Amino acid sequence: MTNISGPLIQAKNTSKKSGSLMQKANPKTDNPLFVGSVEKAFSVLQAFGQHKKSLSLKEISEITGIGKSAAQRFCYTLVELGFLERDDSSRRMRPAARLLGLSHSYLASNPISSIAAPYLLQARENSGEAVNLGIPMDQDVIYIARLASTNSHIAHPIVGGRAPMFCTSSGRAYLSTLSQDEISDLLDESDLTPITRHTIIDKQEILRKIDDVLNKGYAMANQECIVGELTIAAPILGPDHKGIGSVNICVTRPAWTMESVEEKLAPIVCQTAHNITLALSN
Amino acid sequence: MTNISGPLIQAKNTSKKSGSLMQKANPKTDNPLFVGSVEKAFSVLQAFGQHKKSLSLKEISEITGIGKSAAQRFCYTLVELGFLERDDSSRRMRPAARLLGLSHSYLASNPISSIAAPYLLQARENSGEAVNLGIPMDQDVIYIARLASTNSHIAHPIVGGRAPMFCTSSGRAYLSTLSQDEISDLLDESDLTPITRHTIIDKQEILRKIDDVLNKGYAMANQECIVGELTIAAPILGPDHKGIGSVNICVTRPAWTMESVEEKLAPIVCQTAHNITLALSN
DNA sequence: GTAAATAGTATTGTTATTCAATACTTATGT
DNA sequence: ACATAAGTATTGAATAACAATACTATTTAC
Repeated sequence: MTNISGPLIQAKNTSKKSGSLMQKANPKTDNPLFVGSVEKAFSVLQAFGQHKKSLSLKEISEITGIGKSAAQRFCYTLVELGFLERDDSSRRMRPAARLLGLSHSYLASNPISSIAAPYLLQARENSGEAVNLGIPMDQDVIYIARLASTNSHIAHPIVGGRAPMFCTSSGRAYLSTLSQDEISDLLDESDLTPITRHTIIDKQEILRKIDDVLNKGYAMANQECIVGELTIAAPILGPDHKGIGSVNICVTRPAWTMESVEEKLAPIVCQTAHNITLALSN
Repeated sequence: MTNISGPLIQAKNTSKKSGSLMQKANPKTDNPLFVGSVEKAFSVLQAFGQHKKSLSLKEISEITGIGKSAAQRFCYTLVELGFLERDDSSRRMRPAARLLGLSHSYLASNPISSIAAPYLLQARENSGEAVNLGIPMDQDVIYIARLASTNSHIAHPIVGGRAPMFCTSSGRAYLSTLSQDEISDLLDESDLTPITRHTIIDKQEILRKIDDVLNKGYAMANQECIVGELTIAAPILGPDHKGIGSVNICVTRPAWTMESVEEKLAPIVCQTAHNITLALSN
């Protein structure tokens, strides 16, 4: 009876190369085909990712690193296009509902969430708990489908939420399908700042946990993102046997313990991930 | 036992003033603060809205009305930024998961969906059927929270989906809170093309149905968007008693009839919409 | 299997559009 | 009420975006 129904961590920049727009020689962005204005516009929209609330022009200018004039012009443009809303009294901007249309085009065009849906529903029914489908995105996992636990009457989890890979069961399940080098590189690029006092930040220990996944078939995390939250996850494999995402189930203490999670939920996540893997390969 | 769990109509351009980017004197876009490149970039992303599948460069160029070179540059840019994915073998573009981050910033910043969530869950529990929360967007309703019916084991509805206002219960529930002039104007700007053979397209008849909502407190639609789908909706009011959205419940024939919907579901939608209205005003 | 046609990619010179700076206006807080 | 800070409007300069076009690769037709 709690409102914790999944990893709700907001998309903190979990990459080391953080900060404002990098302006180093970049083969990608130096290409004359690259339109810099577009990058700036999106940097404005993404400024709202980390700082949930609304933002003032000045804050946007500071967060994005684009100047005051630029912030002004891009905010004006985005408001005109309907992707930002401006509160005329406070002059603060906030993301507008039109943004949902963009995510809709992803969800509608990409079969993974619709193919996975019935299996996720089944997993939720079998477990009664919150079930999530996540895919890798940089050093994070991004949740593309989320089901609240059947007895959560408080909140429903939000699609598009992100959590660091290194300290989530979802992330470690996915990582277990990569080569040692790939895992190591990703961890090196991750910001291993602890989120709770249970977050494991020692690279060797993380590697050991990831290695465990290969033996057991599932990954677990004990309150590493949210105090009181226990999660278990299994990887979904692509045609080349590399991970393309993972299924996880989240529960809370003290109703659950790591032992009961392992006993009751491991078979469900593994079966679900396996079913989705098969469904996707057809 | 069907997979129809809500209005899944894709965002057909329901405005009359359709077609490519308008290049008439427009006080909004003529403002020197307006950055045209941003508009073009979003027009590329939105091209995927109506045409679910992936798109080739040429198709994007044609749909958006921006030239071939421009399509090339904006696609390159969007791919680099990670908002589009390019299939190297087919050279076709499709929306990428990173777009979910944008919708997440909306959902996380706007309290409406989280405040409404518990009431929607309750409505779903009481009805067992699919429940949606929609808000107005141009001539459409956009669904910002969706719950599948408890016995839908097939699919889950996608947030961000749109459906025309004039022929949905959600839309007409919302419209009923506007002034006659506002309703009339919106209908005039709507593309009243029938979607099914049950779609009501006569303006007078639509106005009559909207007027009915004022008496009954709820709107209904009989297979106007999807054959076999019956829906009922009630408006959510803002502080000024103007609508800010609506709650609807969708069911399917032949398990349900218009009569049974009215009898069983009207009290639920009305109560839910009322509860959400109250919750938002606090 | 070859040719024709179509789609995608790279390059370039021109100029329109974005740009930062700054002046001006409105809000905020002491 | 004044001072400070934030937001808005304007402008001239020049960069970055632009469309056209040449080039390459891939599909389609025969």
